[in-house]
Amino acid sequence: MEYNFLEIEKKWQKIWKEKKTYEVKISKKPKFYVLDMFPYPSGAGLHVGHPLGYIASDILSRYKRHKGFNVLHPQGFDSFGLPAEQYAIKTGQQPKKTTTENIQMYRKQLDRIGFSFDWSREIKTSDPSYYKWTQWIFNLMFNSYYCIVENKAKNISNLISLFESEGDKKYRDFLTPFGYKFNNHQWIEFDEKTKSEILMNFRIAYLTEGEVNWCEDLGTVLANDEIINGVSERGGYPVTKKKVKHWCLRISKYSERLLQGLNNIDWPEPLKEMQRNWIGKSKGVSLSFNVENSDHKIEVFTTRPDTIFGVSFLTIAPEYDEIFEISSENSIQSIENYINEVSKKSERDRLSDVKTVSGVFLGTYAIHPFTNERIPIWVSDYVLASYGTGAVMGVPSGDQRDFDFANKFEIEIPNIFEGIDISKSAFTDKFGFKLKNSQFLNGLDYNSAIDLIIKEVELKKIGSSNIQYKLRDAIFSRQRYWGEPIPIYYKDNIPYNIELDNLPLELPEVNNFLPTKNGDSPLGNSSEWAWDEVNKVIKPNSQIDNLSIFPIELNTMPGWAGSSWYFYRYMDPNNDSKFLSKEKESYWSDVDVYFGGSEHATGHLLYSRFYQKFLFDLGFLQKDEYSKKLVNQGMILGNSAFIYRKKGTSEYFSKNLINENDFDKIRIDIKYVGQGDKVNLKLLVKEDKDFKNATFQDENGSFFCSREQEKMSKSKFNVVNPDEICDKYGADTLRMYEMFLGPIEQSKPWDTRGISGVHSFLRKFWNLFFKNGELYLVDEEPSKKELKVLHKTIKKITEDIEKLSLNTCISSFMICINELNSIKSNNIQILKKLLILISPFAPHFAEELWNKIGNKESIVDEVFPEYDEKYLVESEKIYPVSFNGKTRFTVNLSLELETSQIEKIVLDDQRTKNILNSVTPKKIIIVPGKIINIVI
RNA sequence: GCUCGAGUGGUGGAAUUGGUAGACACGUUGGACUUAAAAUCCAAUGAGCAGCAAUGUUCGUGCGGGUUCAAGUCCCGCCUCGAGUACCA
Repeated sequence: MEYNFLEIEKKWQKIWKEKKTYEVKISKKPKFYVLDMFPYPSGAGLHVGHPLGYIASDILSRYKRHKGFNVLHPQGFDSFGLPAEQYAIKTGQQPKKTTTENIQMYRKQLDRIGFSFDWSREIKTSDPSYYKWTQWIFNLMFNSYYCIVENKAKNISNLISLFESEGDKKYRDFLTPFGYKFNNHQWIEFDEKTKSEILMNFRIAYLTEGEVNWCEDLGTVLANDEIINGVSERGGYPVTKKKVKHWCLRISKYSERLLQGLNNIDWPEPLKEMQRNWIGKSKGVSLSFNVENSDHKIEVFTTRPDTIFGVSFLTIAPEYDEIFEISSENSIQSIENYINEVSKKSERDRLSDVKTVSGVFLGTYAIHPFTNERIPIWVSDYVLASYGTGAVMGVPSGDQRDFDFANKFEIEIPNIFEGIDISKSAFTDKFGFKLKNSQFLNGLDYNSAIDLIIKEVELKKIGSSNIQYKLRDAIFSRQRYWGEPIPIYYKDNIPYNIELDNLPLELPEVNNFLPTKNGDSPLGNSSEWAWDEVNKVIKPNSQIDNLSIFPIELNTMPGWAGSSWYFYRYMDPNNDSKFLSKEKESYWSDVDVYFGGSEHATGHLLYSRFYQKFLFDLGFLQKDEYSKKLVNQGMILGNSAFIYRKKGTSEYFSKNLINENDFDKIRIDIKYVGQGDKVNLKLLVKEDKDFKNATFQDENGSFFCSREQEKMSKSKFNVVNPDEICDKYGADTLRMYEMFLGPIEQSKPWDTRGISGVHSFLRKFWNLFFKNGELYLVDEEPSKKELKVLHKTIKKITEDIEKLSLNTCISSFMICINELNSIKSNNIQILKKLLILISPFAPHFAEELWNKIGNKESIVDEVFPEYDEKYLVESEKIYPVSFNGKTRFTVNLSLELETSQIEKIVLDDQRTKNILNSVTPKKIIIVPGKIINIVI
């Protein structure tokens, strides 16, 4: 009987589908929820890197099922958003069409690998029945505010009644900067528009106008985490600042809770660290400086109030609100010019230009609160409007940026550090100094100075301790077509919700869905995008009458809107009246293990925690973190090929031999690279435009290329399609091989050479069952040796799966089969249990043999074997005998021997005598069951 | 610059958390089967030195120190690579 994997895999995939083997329901059993980050269907299809995490999660799911858990292991598609839309644009088709096709392709590829996904729970974020609830959550956010008393989100009606009964009392400090002040009577008198404007400052989802990250090539605004190194994460296009009216989510109110929550979840430490850095908490003091001859005050934030006597200037951000009010007449023109210049710079220019110091003097002075000295006020783009108060106190002796700034503009650099040289650079350490020139702080170190100055500042009422976070509110508007419409319409420019009963607000079909350079949303191309407030239906734009028919919001939601809560919908995917029933939530939540890449650390994984906490606050969810444990699978790296062309010539080399700058590095499509990495340039000439006009001197027409490991990607010509592997070796081999490559969380290069080892292991295992093409098994009491092999393997596999050390599982299987092979074991009692053990790894293989040995039912619900310690007990140990820590020989001894007996045996051993050469050992260390060490 | 992670044979990687470093696999070499090749099976395989040989012996987990009977594992100081972040006051 041959191991015909192609036939077997097809057969079992069909049976699983027909028998709904992997569909699950609420039951009496304990639940276990294994979640994968769902893919976005991009059009390039799957490569062998994608399934890595899915295979690991599938093994865990199947294992937990054998262990008696009711396992929820769902899958779906993140089908709204930029990747899906960019693909549609590139191929000139409607996103709806390409998305559907791409999902089908993904599904087909996934199905071939034999995952135990419950596809009856499949969700697609672009499906109206799903995004109905994404829109509903937006509405909740629109209708909520963050209550500073209870420290949680609450329905905004609570705030409204508060204003109605006592005015702005509780929120006065918060509202003053916006220029509002009212008592309860005034509130009631306010018109709709004013009320709306005031409430907008509180809503969790709010409309605002301000500087945003604008990406012209993508035609949309981007959130901070969607920008990497000053360019867009998708496509790498430049990003600039632009003033745009947009929706934001007030995630910043959750900074502290998002930070604290990290302590309660078992997520990888590096990932938590990334989130902590992103949230960026810092403790400091807010201080206000009076502006000379003016009522204005400038509030600065500093983490080093101890250096207050080193202040020699103040700097404000170019976007500072009151900038012109606090400038002198004569400076206004130059300040305007400066602001203009700065806003023209792209994000990338700003980043690459950190060294250049620029700024303009406002022509006015602030008064130092302790010395009453006049301090010049400057504007500079090294101060960020969005962090702290948008103004800093310049302490050139204690901060390198302030130092550079003072140097450039010849501002005084007072030294406040006793005995420290600050002629070359600032002194930024928090230890190793005593203050001088600092009045009452003189002679103090950092800690005592901080304590004293905070006391003084609070006494003088010029400031208070303060905590700042880097985390900004998340920009929620996208000027793109392929996303959830925002369920808002505008009546007199006041935004109103389209309520749950009328959701989903379906994405209209438009002929031209392309993004525009100027930021007009493609939804503006729809001729039917107006809301009939009375009849609650969509109407043609031509009927907008501003009485009952109003324009609908044109922006759509970002890609992460749908992915921030999808793991809940799997629990109750077809519920049309609720996003999730209480019953199903309390059974299935939360996620026991979540598999996904660490690249989502500051995007999806932070937003989803925010959504969780928000929905928790409103009582829709019972936990405030959704996933106990997260596993970051590493990337599988592709093997890219390069050759180098000497600049301006047609000379090609396999390496850049002389100077990197003299060569163009040219990526070669891996398909055209033959054995031994020999490049067939003749083929390349045909296929690659880089080579079209090249002439080659090489007489063979071939070159060797260089190789590099990098992320697998279609654009790098280094992808390997899992289908190829399935064709050649089968899905079970692919599954086991991907696990065998190394630890799940590590990045590792894809190398097909090793795959034959795994494949021949499966064949060896298979062959244990057969002789001359017939089943050939004995059913009798297994030998001691067989039992030992079996139980050793059960123990190792169980422990390693629990640890998610899946690579070592594969090794143990190999060892086990090698041992059974060497003792020619064909005992069905042993092999039967091994089939269950291996079924999470190679499910088709296990099902087939399970069936062949006479079982009618699927193997998936068989109880996972338990090991029995009694078969593992050793009576002897081969002790290593070492001298001064170096092993010289081994001796086989009974484990029952006393230490003194062991010592005697070892010392009497001729080999010991030879080595000791009649020297008396200083000490003999015997660790029973482990080691013998003789110290000479 | 700051934060985090990692450096083990020709390669991917093991090592019960301080106890025989290199499991398992790939690759390579030799052999068996075959007219031949593929497939399969068997053996060897960290490096060096000595020996016909069994074997003996030295060096070996990025580098330099330290703790310990014993260090890939713990401590101190460096180096290299990778990831994240970037004027955050």
